[in-house]
Amino acid sequence: MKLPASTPFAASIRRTEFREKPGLKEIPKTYEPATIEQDIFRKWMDQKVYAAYPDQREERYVIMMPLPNVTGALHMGHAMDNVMQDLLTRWHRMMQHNTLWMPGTDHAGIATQAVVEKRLLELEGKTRHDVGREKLVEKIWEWKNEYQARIVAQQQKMGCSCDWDRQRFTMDAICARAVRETFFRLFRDNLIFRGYRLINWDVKLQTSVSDDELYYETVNGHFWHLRYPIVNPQPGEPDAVVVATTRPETMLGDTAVAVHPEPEKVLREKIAQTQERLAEASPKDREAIAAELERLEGRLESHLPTLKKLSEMAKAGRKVLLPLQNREIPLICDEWAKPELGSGCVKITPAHDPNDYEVWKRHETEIASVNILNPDGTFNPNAGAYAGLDRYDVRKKLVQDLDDLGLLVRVEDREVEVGHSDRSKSPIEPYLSKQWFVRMGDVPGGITMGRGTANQFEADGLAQAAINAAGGTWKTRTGRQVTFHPDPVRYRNTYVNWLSEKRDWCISRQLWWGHRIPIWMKETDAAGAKALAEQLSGWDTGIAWTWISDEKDERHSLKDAETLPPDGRYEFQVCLRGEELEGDLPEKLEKLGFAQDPDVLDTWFSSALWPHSTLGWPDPQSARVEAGQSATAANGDNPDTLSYYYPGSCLVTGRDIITLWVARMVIAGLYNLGDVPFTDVFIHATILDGKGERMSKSKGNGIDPNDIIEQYGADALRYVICDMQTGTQDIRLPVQAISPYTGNKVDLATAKHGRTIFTYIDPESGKEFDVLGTMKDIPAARVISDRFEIGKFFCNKLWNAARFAMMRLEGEDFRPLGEGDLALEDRWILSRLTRTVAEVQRQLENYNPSAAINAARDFFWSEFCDWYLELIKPRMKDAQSGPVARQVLAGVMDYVLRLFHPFIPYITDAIWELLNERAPRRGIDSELPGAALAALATWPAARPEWESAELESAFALMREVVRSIREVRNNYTVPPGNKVDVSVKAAGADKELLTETAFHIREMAGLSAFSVSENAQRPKHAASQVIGDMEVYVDGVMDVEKERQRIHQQIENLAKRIAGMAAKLANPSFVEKAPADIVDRTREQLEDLEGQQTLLEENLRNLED
RNA sequence: GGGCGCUUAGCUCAGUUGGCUAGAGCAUCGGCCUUACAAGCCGAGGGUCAUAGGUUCGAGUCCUAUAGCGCCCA
Repeated sequence: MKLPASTPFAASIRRTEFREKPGLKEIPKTYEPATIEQDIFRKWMDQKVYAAYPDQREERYVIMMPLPNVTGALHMGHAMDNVMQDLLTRWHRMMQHNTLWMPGTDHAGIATQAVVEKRLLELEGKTRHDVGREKLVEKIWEWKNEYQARIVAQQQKMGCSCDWDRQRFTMDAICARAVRETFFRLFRDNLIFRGYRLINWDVKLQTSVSDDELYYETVNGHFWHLRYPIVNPQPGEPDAVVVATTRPETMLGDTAVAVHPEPEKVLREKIAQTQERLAEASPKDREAIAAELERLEGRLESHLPTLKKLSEMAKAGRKVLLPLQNREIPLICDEWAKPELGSGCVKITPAHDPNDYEVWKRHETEIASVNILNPDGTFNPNAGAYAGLDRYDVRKKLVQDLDDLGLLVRVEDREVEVGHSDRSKSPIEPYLSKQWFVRMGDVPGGITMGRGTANQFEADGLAQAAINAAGGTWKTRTGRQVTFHPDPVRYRNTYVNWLSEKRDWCISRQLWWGHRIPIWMKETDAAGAKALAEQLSGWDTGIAWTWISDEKDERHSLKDAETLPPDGRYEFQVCLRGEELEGDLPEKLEKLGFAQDPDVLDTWFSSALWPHSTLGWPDPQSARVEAGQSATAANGDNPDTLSYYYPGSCLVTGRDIITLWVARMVIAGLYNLGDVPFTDVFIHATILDGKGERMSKSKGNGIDPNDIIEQYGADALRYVICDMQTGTQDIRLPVQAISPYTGNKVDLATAKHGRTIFTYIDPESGKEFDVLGTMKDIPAARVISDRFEIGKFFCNKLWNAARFAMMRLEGEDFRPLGEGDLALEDRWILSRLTRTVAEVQRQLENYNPSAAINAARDFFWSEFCDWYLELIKPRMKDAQSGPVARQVLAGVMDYVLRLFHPFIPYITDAIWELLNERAPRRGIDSELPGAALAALATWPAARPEWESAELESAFALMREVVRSIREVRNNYTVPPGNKVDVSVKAAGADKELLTETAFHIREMAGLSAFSVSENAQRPKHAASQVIGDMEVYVDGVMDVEKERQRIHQQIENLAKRIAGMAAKLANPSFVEKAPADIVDRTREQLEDLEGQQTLLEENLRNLED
């Protein structure tokens, strides 16, 4: 791994200021991330803090990075994903678990090929066919290399501590071998098959695209009503049927017209349902439903008689004449035809419509299926006179021709949902073609999962196995199952619902970029099949597995070749196990007339294997890794990576990927290894922009993490990301563009758009800028978010607390401190510290980074900085109490840095280095283990013996008194330099606590005198405050009128609460039914408040004297 | 069309099994350049918890409906 050279600027500051122990007053007053980040990162790299090797440790933690694809650079969503993973990784690494975070990138088949093809066309005006397969793949590799480097650089800037020596790419040899092996096994087990399916055809890219790669757009279209004549109509029969379609050109491929078998029953049912709805409808909806009812009832007369007739005719096997094609096609009965809609009849085009395809499957013996489309979107010879024309030209001409023939009944305007390919943005065509599938459904007799492993088990089918593995009672043989976090129910449902459909997974893609399908095929007749089977019969089935597929996609083994029906056509499918095994077999196959399938596999096929392919599956001993990478094989006593790191621990991802990827990884892991790839799935929030739209670079509302790092620092980025990850809630992150004209921030949620949706008008200059940076003539603007200031502020605070400490620590030594050595405030901060450590741990375990970082923040800022540091200032200069204070200071800093390290690693490691110089030995009661880097330090453990509830309440009281004095000071605008006298009237425990902390109260509230006694009297010119049953008198600041108003206001507030509580207690059912402790507490409170009220009223009276 | 989720202060979000005066950060207002920090310190103001019903002694929290928004699936 090569790192860019450190900048001269950064280097100069560091070397002189931090390395050579300068007078530490020279630590900059503000934290400058740019001056330390590269240096710290280099240290992590040099010391390989990230590197994972199998060893003898039982505790291990494995995260497989959701591989970003190499289509483009990373955005904020990836930043969230990566920061969460680094947080978990660093946390577990500090807990001394053997921790592996496996990084890598995905080849992303269609997406990457599409961007490269697009660029090829834009820059050179060429298509992929012009340059050829080899050349195009070469260009894609260039693209991949460029973007992979960019992605890695981005991740490293964020501070990602993944194992950079194990970085993978889904087309690396190690992954390719796993792909070939998995394909072979699935094929052999008859879980991969080839069949006709209606797929989504991208005419522009000439490939199938999956349902996941579609988006729908509403366009203004038409509804064409076409008339098909009945063949030989008998008297009393209609002479034609009318069908309606939004895609009239598909009629050339019609093979039937359907009518419902029982139109009357359905229509009457619909009417009954509508009557019911009308009865329950709100007044607003009533009118529309009544109209609908009227329409349906009208159809009983207008349509039903004809439909009944047609239904009879269909049952009698009558036909209609398909216009233009002059082909007789059957009238059939099928429930897909809706008697309540349109004419009640529907045309059936099995090869080009998903619903019609289903109809065809039900009537396969009665009707045919005709494909009229060429892969490029023109029509094929089956379209008769229209062959060779583009699909949209066919539509125009055909509509005209039908109109000329008088067969166009009418045309309606209608909004149509048209599916588009996400990759080429062009309308997709449903298209019947032969594709490869993974069988997801249940298989009679079941299937074997993890064959040959210790975890082998039987399942009904692939999808069912993955359903069982998530959160039910079933567990794998190692006792594992998959659970979702932080909400275990919600996303498990998403996962299970999707898998429950058990839809076969289409894995072939008509692309050139990806893993080639390892199948060689040849078609032949029965005699040829017999001969071919003989020639293949001696082949090693462990390397080459053959299925013979007949016209109905039924499979036969080589042995059955003898008995194949003689008049069929047969397709031989030979799968070769893997490049390193197959030798000259491909050549032999080609000599026999076989050709390899030109298609490649769906990207998700290789991604599904990611959690085990990267570890060397199927054989880590012989797995080939790229140059310079860590080996996967066993080493001495230490096991290989696969047996040590599989199954892994946690998958961190966004919810959009649950079905696409998580489910498939579980399936692949169970099938190949008999165990789940991870036990936890952490679903983090999706980041939205200020308008609530999902953030993405391509939308122009995306933020480049690098821009944030430049502006605010990597830790600020990470801090805010952790702070945002609160639960399952999506997060709005309002974004601003930096105007290229003024340099000011422009809020994109409110700014006006320019000529396109990617350009905005700068409100100050009135000029247009571009947030995508792709418009040639319009200046580009960087997109940032000032939300990240929070992180910057925090880092600065941490930096300055460290600065405070460093200015005072110098060669501190360690000696074990007992309770008697510690000052009150020392014991207090340690109590708070141990509670915080426990809380951070708890929240991290709960997958709640926001709660974790805020617990740490509140401790650090509101307790350690605001109180503890202030309290020990006087001791710092004191020869007697100074050393203990400094030792505790260094010890607590040590904890704080370690506690924050997984969240904000750069600054904590930078300060850690300073602390190592100033206080190399540190600890409270025992010496803490040292570490050269915070990244390698031990995660803080809670020390329950440090907890003291009494001390904490003493401090709470003390802080309350200080706060009330400050409030008075502020109220009467007493300048901070002016000291005031305070006396407190308090008794019992309160009096003791205040006496004990009197010194602190004087310091923190700026007092010249402070006294506590049971019978303190309010001095004549003192303002008073009531806290519980204590009274605080601040002398010499009072303004009678102001004080009167203030007390009056307080009495009023109190009166409201007292009234509320008294009413509660006066309610007999509250006293009877509410739990006793609630009632008691309410009573006590009421007494307390009434006491306060009495005191305030007294004070008010005294004022008037 | 089906499913899931969201709506709490000007903004972004917390708010555990229903029970102290609904919290935080940012923003706002007032006062402070106090030798760690003005990216800071000390105070203050600001909420009919989307709306309407219901259950309950008690609802931000549970139930039903409505409105608006988002996501997934068809």
